[in-house]
Amino acid sequence: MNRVTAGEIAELAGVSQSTVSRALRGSPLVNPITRERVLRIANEKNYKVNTSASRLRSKQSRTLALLVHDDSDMGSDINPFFLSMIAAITKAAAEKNYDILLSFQQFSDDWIADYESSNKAEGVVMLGYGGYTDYIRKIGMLDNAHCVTWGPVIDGQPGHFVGCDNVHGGYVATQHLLDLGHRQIAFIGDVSDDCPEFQARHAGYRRAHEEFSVDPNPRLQATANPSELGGYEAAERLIDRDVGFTAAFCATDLNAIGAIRAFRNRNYHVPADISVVGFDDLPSIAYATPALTTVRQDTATAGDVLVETLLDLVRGNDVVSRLLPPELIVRQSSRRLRAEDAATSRSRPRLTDARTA
Amino acid sequence: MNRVTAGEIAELAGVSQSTVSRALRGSPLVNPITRERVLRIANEKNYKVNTSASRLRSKQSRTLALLVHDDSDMGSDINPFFLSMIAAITKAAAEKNYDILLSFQQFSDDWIADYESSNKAEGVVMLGYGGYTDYIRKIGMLDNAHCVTWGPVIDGQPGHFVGCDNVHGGYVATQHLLDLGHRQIAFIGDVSDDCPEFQARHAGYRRAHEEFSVDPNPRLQATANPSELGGYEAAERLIDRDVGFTAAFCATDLNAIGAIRAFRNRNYHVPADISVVGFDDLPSIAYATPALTTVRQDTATAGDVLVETLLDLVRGNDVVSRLLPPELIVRQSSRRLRAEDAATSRSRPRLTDARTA
DNA sequence: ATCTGCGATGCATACGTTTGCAATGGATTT
DNA sequence: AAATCCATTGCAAACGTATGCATCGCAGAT
Repeated sequence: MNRVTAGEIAELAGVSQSTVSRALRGSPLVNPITRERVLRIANEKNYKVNTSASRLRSKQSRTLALLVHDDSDMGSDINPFFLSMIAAITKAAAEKNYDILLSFQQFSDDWIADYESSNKAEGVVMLGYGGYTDYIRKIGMLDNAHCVTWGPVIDGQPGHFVGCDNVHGGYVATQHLLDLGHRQIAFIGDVSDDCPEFQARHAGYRRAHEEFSVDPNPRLQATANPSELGGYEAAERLIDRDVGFTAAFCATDLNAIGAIRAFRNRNYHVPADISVVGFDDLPSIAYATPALTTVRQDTATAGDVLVETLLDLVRGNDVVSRLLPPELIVRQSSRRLRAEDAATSRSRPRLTDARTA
Repeated sequence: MNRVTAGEIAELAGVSQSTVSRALRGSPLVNPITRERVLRIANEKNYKVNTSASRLRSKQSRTLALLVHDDSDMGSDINPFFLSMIAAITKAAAEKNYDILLSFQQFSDDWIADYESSNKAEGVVMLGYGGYTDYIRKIGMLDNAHCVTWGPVIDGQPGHFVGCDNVHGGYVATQHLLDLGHRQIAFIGDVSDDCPEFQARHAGYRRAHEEFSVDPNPRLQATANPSELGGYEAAERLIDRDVGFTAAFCATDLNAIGAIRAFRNRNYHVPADISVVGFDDLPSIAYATPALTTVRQDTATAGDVLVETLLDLVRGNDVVSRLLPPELIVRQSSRRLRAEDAATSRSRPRLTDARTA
């Protein structure tokens, strides 16, 4: 396609190829007038630096790899939250003149090393591996590799991570519900060791309770995998336990959507009977019915920080894992507890639907 | 990172660097026994071909660029359908040993040429430019460039396109509703010239009507931009027009979700009062309430065909634009028209909710 | 025994850039 | 006037691979 080389531009400009290279890269060594001429001619001839040659010589690829965990085998869809993250990371990289090499894969030990040693990329951002503790250990062993993972930040954990401050997120969500007068607040989400992120959100849930001197009822905790279906089933179990509750904090927006559907099926209205708070702020969640109160993870800054951190790592700087503060977004799915409900400490179906009468 | 070169492997194996190169690329020129030895040693030493050098010499990048239209400036979210497409394209490329370079950008005339002339990528897949007729013209002018766009396939249109057979999709969706006995079927979606894809879906809608010898009421067509909100507003307008209808075909799943919300607000139940069919089969749409009947675009084969077509183009083969057949997925949002509704030719709110009484 | 052919390998070059070093010339200093 | 310096430029050597061509040895043909 592009047959024109720096040498040809040099000839046209009456300088050496070295000068052309320097002019294009903005070296202070070249005279402004010369630079001007070179740039003009290069532009006229539609010259583009051959990146292969450039990379070979400079040993820099100006490229980052983005590895997105692919669990499509497991039937679960790719979380739509990821699209937002992928876009944010790509844009953040573009701002720093880095390209993004995208890959959907299962984690493999040498994938990261491969990408670096083949000079395809200078580093790797990993997405969607938050729940995989065993993989995290492997990552930790790759100290020499340049790799930053979006996921849970755990003290003393090897490797480099950037993640949402899930404890704080769980805290503000629960605090919000407590502020509204709720005292029986369910928690829907997986708190097993496999999911440190959700454990953290649950920790925030407990911290808020402590601060309000409320003992959370352990029977109000329902395990759910992060999907919509998981939320639906957990909510059903919760209702079946027949422990009263007036609010639910869900570890995921999808969980929340599922839970709301289950509540509605059992004739509990949200937020009239049960207040619900989610987590993630999925793109279209504001248009759900009712619009979901949730905890937003700001993907734009997340992308910035991930790229920034990775580039620091590449440059050989010291890097610390970082937590990003999430933000509570109050919408229509949470509301102040009504007096009568507070009195009975119990939410009951409001039989307002004729079909149930 | 990777200091070991083909030359060093050669030395260890007691052969020349040429032989190492040939052995690794599976050339028939090298003796199987030698190849074996070279491969073993290369593996031991964790040798990886330096792609920069390889690309420079061979003039092939084994990389495709994926340009996703970024309209985040316009406030609209990136369609979640795209995530599925991005994943599909990336996987399809990976199967053919191609890497994907991802970019979210506004369209720019020279972006494509840039990527090729800089040897960053051998071709470009474009996503999300379906609605941009003016850009399509520009693309057409880039005959020399290797570029395939996911979008509307229009007869005689310059450039190379792969898209869903929207006419057929609109047809099967509408046929399904007609089969169920519906005769007043609304169409929600943008039929302006800006959106050839939605025009095509509308054309399928009309063709189905013709086949059933039904005249579609033009007042049952409501323009909506592709978002959830667009569907909501269009549905409201539709109801306000006070023309009876018992079903709605929405140009987009998001439109459908919005429309269902609007219907529910006005106390029309889906599917009891109004059947709704969407388009796209978004990942989580099966879990909506009610589960949406929709037209699925199979992203996996779409990705395959896009990559296949682009690689054909790169190889210099003749390429034709291709249409992919969509598939009707029947779920809970569509149902057979009840006799009384058919009689009145009119859907009325069923006042089953006590609060509205 | 000489020749031909072929399978297997090595030699050497080119891909287009970046960059350390040397060179040039004019200006400033001593 | 000689010496020094600085700004600007050119020279030439890499970077690590792929590949056309030459080479070599051996088997089969004549």
